[in-house]
Amino acid sequence: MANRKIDEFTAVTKALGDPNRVRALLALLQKELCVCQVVELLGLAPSTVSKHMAVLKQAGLVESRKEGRWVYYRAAADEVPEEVKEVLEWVSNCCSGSREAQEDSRNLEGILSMDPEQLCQLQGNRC
Amino acid sequence: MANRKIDEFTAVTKALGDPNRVRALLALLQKELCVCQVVELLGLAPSTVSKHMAVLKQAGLVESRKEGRWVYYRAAADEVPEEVKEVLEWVSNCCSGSREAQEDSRNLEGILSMDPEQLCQLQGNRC
DNA sequence: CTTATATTTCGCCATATGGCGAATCGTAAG
DNA sequence: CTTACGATTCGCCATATGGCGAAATATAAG
Repeated sequence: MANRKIDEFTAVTKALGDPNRVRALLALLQKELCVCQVVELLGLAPSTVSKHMAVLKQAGLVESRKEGRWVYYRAAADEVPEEVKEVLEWVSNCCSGSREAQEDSRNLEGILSMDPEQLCQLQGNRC
Repeated sequence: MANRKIDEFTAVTKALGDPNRVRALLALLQKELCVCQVVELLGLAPSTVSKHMAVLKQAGLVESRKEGRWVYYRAAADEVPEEVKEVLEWVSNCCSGSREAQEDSRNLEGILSMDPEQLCQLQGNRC
């Protein structure tokens, strides 16, 4: 990210400026997740989560992969500028020890224990 | 900043989410400045700059020092958590090479060449 | 004590942001 | 082709944010 325009830098910091996006990112650093799983984790509407994912992706912090009807997101890792990796590490170092992040990690285990299809059913056809 | 609550983390990232605040911070990393000088650099109203300084200070990124009627701000440095220093270094590494930052640096030289008192006069008694 | 002045606070406005539900899109399955 | 469904886009609302000028604060100077 060195030598970038300030606006590009603030695109990243803005993306990291929302607690729910940080929570999502911390989860995505642990595991690749589909939107439904993030919805379950954050307790937000699918449309809201989708928007958050778009912001994180626009900032270059996450990547996505489409598989059938599902879209999987993960923290940026492949062929990514060194600076992005450093940012992700920074976020992780700063937040992964927090109470909220630890609780999210615990919830994430439960979410991962069922398959996405089953999960989406439980969400009352919200997505 | 390790193990902080996510809200404390986003206080920092939010503070870094505005281009004018980043520009101010980059200047403050180079030199301690009074509000009038930042006003001159950014071309914003004194009240606006004052608010920006408050946000940066709240986030722990800058410190201030009062000297008579003047308030001087500088990038946090003394007895500051290691993590804050790393953030400041990150901002500097990311942005100080940008065109905007370089232009600001050039303008800053001119601003520093006159004394603050003189500068405030030129600002048409706006502050 | 009064005046001048650097900064901050306050009140206001315009725009941005985060949230939701409804509608749309894209793809798998009947 | 039609249906089902996960994800996204759209339209809307409430709140947050960044901007300014005016008023208030605090301190130096007369």
